[in-house]
Parts: sequence; structure tokens; C-alpha cells
Amino acid sequence: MANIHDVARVAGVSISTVSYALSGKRPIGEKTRLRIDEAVRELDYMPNAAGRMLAGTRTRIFALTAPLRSDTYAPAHMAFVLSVVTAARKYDYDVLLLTEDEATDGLRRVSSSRLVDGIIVLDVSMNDERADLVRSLGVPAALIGVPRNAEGLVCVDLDFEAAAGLAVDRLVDAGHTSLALLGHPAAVYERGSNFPMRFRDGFLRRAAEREVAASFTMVEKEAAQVRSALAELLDADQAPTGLVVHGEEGVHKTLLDAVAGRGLSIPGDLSIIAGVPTFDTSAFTPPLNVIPLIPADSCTRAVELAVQQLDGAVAPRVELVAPRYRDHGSVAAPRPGP
Amino acid sequence: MANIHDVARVAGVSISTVSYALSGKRPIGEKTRLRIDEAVRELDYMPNAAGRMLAGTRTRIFALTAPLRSDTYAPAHMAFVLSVVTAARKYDYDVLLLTEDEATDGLRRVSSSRLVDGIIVLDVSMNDERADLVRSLGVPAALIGVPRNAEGLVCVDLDFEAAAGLAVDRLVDAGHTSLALLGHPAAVYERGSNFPMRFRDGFLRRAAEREVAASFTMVEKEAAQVRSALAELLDADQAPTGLVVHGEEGVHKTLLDAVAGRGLSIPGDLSIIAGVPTFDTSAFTPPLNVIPLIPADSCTRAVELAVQQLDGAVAPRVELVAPRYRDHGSVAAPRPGP
DNA sequence: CTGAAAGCGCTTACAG
DNA sequence: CTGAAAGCGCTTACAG
Repeated sequence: MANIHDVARVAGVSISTVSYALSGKRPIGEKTRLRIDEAVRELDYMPNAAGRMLAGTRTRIFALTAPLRSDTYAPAHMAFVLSVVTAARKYDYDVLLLTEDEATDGLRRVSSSRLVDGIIVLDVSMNDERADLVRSLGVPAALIGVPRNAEGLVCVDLDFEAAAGLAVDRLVDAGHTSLALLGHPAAVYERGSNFPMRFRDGFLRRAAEREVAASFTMVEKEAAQVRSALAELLDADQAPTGLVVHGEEGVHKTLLDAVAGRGLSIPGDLSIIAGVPTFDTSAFTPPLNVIPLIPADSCTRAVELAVQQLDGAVAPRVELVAPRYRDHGSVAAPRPGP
Repeated sequence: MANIHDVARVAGVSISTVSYALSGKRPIGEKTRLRIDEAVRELDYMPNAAGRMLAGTRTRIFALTAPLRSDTYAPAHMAFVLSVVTAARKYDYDVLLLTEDEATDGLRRVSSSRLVDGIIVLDVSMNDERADLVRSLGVPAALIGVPRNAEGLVCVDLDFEAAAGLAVDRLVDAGHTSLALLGHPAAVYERGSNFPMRFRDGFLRRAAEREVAASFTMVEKEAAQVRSALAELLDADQAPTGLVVHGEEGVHKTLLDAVAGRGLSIPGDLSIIAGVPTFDTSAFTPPLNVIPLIPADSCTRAVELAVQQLDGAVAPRVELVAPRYRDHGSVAAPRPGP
């Protein structure tokens, strides 16, 4: 395999000229450049990665730590992982994948051996030991998700409060005055992640601001529980006409079944918006309006912030990504009351 | 950050002694080793990865190319990716993740820049351009899955034929004389992957060998189609009493619903075995006996074969991983005939 | 059992 | 606009 000396010899220049020509870090004469380009092509030269790493200041590798917790939804997880890789490649960075069982040891290892220039931390939970580790390592890092203690860290996450607020706005704008949020199982609110809480709080706050009735119900996954939660809501006085659902894919499907089972049509009798799912709600029957959790949005920004840290200090921050709304026809004006 | 010279100075030895002490490649005197160990601890020394790569013969990094095709089942895909990383770590290897959109370019890049020592190719399809590329690159590589042209390549895969044969054996051993295989949708057999075919062939061959009646039906995903396929089988003369199911998670669930809907019990009226799923059939109602596709089995072996190629040539091969059988109580003797 | 030294393949001041 | 040379941090013959 050809090295930089071979290229220099064939092109009749010094290796530093080859290096500069390839990196573009200093101007190269027209004819010189052409000869180098040709030598590179002729020899099928590609710079040796280890040589670059050692001589340069960058390894051009990021570590990605992506735990697969039991409550992680695999397709979403995968989408995040791939989005990080895709975003990193735009900056000519490769991504080293670290798994859960080596979460902190792996981070320690790749950063103290200088294998990586920085770290992307995926799926950060409230009490995430990786957050504290990253802080103490002092390595460039961007977290996707917000730990309880985000001091000194660069975090990116969807603006869950705004997302819930957006759902409320769309329903209220359509004329609804009684809303309900069907949330995750109770255990989720007691445990690690904080985004279900942020979503719930955003929902209730915005509903209050818009001066509409609003309720919040935690829904267990079992079909029977979903059905009874729905029944309880719809059979009450002042039954909500607009629902926001924040839960797993299965819960959405069961819910839609249950709604149909009660002879209700969407959006004729009931308007529904899916809150920050990572799955596709446009294939549901009927398709649901949605405020999706878009992996590429957070991941692109996280990679960007990691790259920026390499060139200079980036102020610690929690950066919230704006939610988006997609209309699939599941929201309409409520039926006129009796 | 401390380097090897710092350690040598603190320990009062030469850097070569430090290097050998750390690598264990030559015997070191008792006291010398202790002083080095202490210096390492005191300085919190960790060898620089780029330095090792450049001076040594290994980068200790494998590339993993893991396309996410539309028909890929994400949770399984993720399990394979994580299994590769976990297996690689056992050999002190890290894993660089390459995505679909950079599949061949990425492989070319990381191998000609010598960033990686070898390549693990995931989810190989019949006509996989990555297979041809890997062959032409001449880089150590292990493929998981078998391309149409496997010449010169090291491939690992589940023995799908044996898996289907095992399912047949278990049913026949239990006393069944009429079996049916419910397979994937027709499109799957017309397209890329070859394992559904191998599973089907193994099923039919073993059934013939065991001299029992056997049928094969391709089943579309829609619930109605699953129900009608089942009805057609069970309403026939000589209806099968033992089913093997090779399909997606949803199809299994629909099938179990349909069986229950017909008032049939498992395994009382019908014995069922799930063929090579990547999901958990023990949580179904009822739990299903299963010949699982175990990511760790294939991935561990693939990584092992990749590592072996670094030390010496490994003969090209298609190595089939033996299937395993897990009993969850969904197979019993058939009801005595009328 | 240990050391001095060459060399891996680059990048980047320094110099002209 | 270009080159000679130092140096990044290791590993590994070579030598004793």
C-alpha cells in the first residue's frame, strides 16, 4: 500500500507539499497540484489513519454510547444510532459504538487512550452515571437527553414541553374545550426518564393558559387497561373531545381499536394527536396527527455541538429542539354539544 | 496526559521495558514489574491508541457494516449489532459502525486508510454488493448471512435447514403425522434473502425423510389473510396437527388469536413451534416452543473468525451455526383420531 | 532480564 | 510557492 513518500516521489515533490495539497491548508501551485493529484490516483493513495491521528490533533472518531435499556424501544434506538453516524460522517467523523455493559469503562478507555475526539451520549436518563463521567473526563461531549444534573454539560433534547403545548394549541384552535392526555404507565413516571413528566407538565400548563379543561391519566400497557381508561374518560360528564396520547405503539393501536369499538369516528367524534412517538402514526387506522420525535433533529445538533467543542469551548447548555407538527387528518372541530 | 516516557522515567526503566511489561510479550523481572505497575497507577497511564496503531500491526478496530433495509426487523438488527460489539470487546476490539448510505464507500475508506483490521458484514443478502467488495479488498472479513456467491469468503449463519428439520423432528417425535409450515409472505421468497427458502426446504426434506404429510403455505401479514390461511389448513381433510410458523411477530400473535378464536387449545388440539424468530415467543399466550435465531451465536463466531484471519489465513467457508430448541409447552401428542 | 534506537506515516512549525 | 526536519507515542528487532 502506497504511503505519502511514494506519492511525493512519483509527483516529484516533498511529502509536506503532498500533505498540504491533500489537506488544503496552504496554497499549492497549479502544476504541482495536478502532478500530486495524478500520483494519488495512480497509486490509489489514501492517507494512513494512524499516521494522521498521531501527527495531527484529531482522530476523527467519536464514541457513541448507546445503552439498550429494557424499556428502550428498539426501532427508535436504532434510528438514533444511525442518525448519529450519518451526522458524524458529514464532518468526516467515524463512530465507535460502545455498549451498555461497558458504558463507563468504555468511555474511560477510549477517551484516555485518545482513540476518540469526543463522545455522543444517547438516551440520557435522569440519574445517568455517564453524565457525571463525561463531566469528570473533561472530554468534548454532547448528550442527547437531559440528566438531573446537567451542570457543565452540553445537552440536546426535544422540547417536550413545547411539544405538548403544540398539541394543546392545535386542539384548542380546532375548537376543543375539554382535553385529556393519556400517558405512559405509572412506573415510567416513577423511574429514570424525565421527558414524560416534561410532556405532561407542558400539556397541563398550556391547557391552563388556554383556559380549557384538561386531565391527565397514566395508562398501563395491557389492552384491558387501555380500554377501561378510555371508557372512564368518555363516560364522564364533560367528556374530553380532544385526546393527546403519549405512549407506546401498541397502546396507540389498542386505543384506536377501542375507539372504533365504541362506534366513535376520528376525527368526527374524537380528535386525537400522538405525542412524540418514534414510530409511524400515519399508517394507523385512521392515521393520527402527530408531533414526532425526529432522531435526525437531535442527533445532527448533538454532533454539531461536539464538533464545535473541538475548535473552541462551547458554553454548557441544554438546547431544546423545536417540535414539529404533522397533519394526517385526525383533528377536526368537536361535534356541537347537545 | 502521561506518555510512555513519563512512565519509564518514574519507574526508572527504558520505554521498551514499559512496553513489554504492559504487553506481556517478554518476561520482566519481579521488582521491575512492580515499579512499572506503580508508575502506571500513579500517572494514570493508558497507552495512546494512535501510537499503538502506527507502531504495531493492529488497530484493534473492526468495521461493522449494518444496513437497515426496509424489511429489517429493527429489534433483531439492534441485537445483532450489540452482539458484534460485545463479542469484539472480548478480543479487545472496538467496533466502528458503518451505515447503509455509506456501505461500500465506507468499507473502502476504512480499509484503505487502515483504520480497521477487519470487517464484519451484517445481514448479508443474496446479491450483496458488500460481499463482492470485501472479496476484492482482500481484507480480513466475516459475513453474517450467505450471499449467492460466497466464493473466497468466510460466512457464518444459522443452519436454517437444520432448524426446520429440528422442528419437524420434535413434532414427529411427539406423534404428529401431518405437519404444516406457515411461511413468510410470497414477496419474501421472491426477493433477496435466502434463509426463508432454506428453512422451507429443510422442513419439506425432513418431513419426507420422516415420512409424514407436510404442506407449505406462504402467509401475508394482514390478520384476515392469516385467519384464512389457518382456516384453509384446518378445514381440510387430513388437517395438520403440528404447525411450524416462520414469520413476523405480528403474524404469530394473529395466528394464536385465530387458533383461540376457533376454540382450539395449544397443545391439546394443535402443537405449534415457532421457527427462528428473533423475538420472544415465551411471552405469547400461550408461550410457543421455539428454535430461536440467537444473535450472539452467529456474531460471536463471526468475530472469532475475523480475529483468526489476523493471525493467519482462514480457509473460506460457509459455517452454519447449529440450531437450538426451547420448550415452552406448546407441543404435545396429537389427539387420537376419530 | 533490560536498553538504545529505528521506524511506523503522517502534520506542522521553521526556513527560504 | 515549496522543502527539510522534528516530532507525535508507541512496538520491536537488535544487542548485550
